[in-house]
Amino acid sequence: MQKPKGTYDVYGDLGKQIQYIEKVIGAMMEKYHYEYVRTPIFESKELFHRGVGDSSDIVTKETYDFQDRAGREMTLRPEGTAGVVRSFIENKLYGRATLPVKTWYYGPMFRYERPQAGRYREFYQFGVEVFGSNDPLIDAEIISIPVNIYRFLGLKGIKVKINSLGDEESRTAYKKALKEYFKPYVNELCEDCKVRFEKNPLRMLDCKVDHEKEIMKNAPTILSYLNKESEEHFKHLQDYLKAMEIPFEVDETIVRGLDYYTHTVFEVEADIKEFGSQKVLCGGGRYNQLVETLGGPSTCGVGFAMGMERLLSALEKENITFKEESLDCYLFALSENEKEYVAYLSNLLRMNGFSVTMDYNQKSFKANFKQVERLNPKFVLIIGEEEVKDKKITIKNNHTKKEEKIKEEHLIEYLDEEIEM
RNA sequence: GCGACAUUGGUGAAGUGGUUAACACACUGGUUUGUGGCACCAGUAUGCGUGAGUUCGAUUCUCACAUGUCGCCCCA
Repeated sequence: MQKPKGTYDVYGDLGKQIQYIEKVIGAMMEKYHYEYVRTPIFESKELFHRGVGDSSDIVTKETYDFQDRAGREMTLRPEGTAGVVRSFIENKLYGRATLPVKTWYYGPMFRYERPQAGRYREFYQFGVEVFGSNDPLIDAEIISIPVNIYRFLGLKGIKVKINSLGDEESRTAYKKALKEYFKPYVNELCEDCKVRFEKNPLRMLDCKVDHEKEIMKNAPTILSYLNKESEEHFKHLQDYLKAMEIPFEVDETIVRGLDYYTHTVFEVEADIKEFGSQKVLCGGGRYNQLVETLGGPSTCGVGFAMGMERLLSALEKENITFKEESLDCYLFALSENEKEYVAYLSNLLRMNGFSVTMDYNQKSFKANFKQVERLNPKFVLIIGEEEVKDKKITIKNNHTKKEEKIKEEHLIEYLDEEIEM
């Protein structure tokens, strides 16, 4: 038996690394005053088709679809936004007095893809979604979140790239211009782009195959088709980012693969050499039509998603590790006769806030000290016949190697003092 | 969906068409029955990804499949 292709198990140091990052994220979201939301890992297939978009690769060839026993069409979520939006609508959060509603989520997503560096079939994303404000200040705040998290974790070489797709009007005008421009050249484009030409011409711009061609370089650019309002939005966003001292660059090739984006789109890249196409650590943008598309009242939205696996490998590449080894006490009994007292003491210590583990298998004295070497506790408590009789415990400070006999009633006090020193 | 390379024990690995598949590390026990980290000795069974084929004989050669690693596409 083995794990399914493209999945991985978490244990050991990786587990510590992940738990630390999760803690940082949780604390950060508290500072930003976002609320935690959790939505189902599977939803109706239709939700993703309508939400993410029928023309996106994610929905057309990467979803895990299944029928439940009653024949309902279900899909394991390939991304987080659609579910959160559905929940926002279904629970009528748009009716709250305190708009905007600022939410965050964290959990596994599923895409049926060929695994490679920084990409798995089951992967974890942390993301945020904010509903009910069209102010670019929110866009700037959203961009600041991943930047601050990466900074806090100590990642260097972070690059923020932003672009604007404009509102409906701007985008329609631009699409039309694009189509007109490319029409005479359709046959020169790659197969994918021929499809994109029909379904979603914006995507042709970040095509890797045709990227170098002259026709691409001379294509009309989105920013020159923004109407006044969209242009203002984009300008204010940049002003806010500057005010927050977040460096960024405008990159017109960023159009994003999900169909629901409007106005602001952005990506945060790790500037790490041997990171190929997986260097994008985080991406997101504004989706002012999505709530309506999914059957809710017209409500603005903006958010991003961050891939945990890529963050982890970026941290690994920069040798940033978080290990909190903190075992306070290791206890062992010299014979079976003292084990009950060990049981009593371990419980006493744990209830007083110490982390405790012990020898469960009645190992030899030597084997116990070997274990001590590996676990590296602050204290070793050796319990033999005398200790039980006199209620005096032999405590060895594993760092100073100092050994003392301490009466049980002074045990906690003694340990506290020793730790202080 | 396309492409390249890989797969030997608990781990890192060497290696060969034919007798017991190196070596190292780790682990367990002992020398030392209440004080470890060193040293020495001993032990760690049924291990060459799976299935076919070629062959007198395959871990080694061929094919298929699986998985892994890494690209492309796409995305986080």
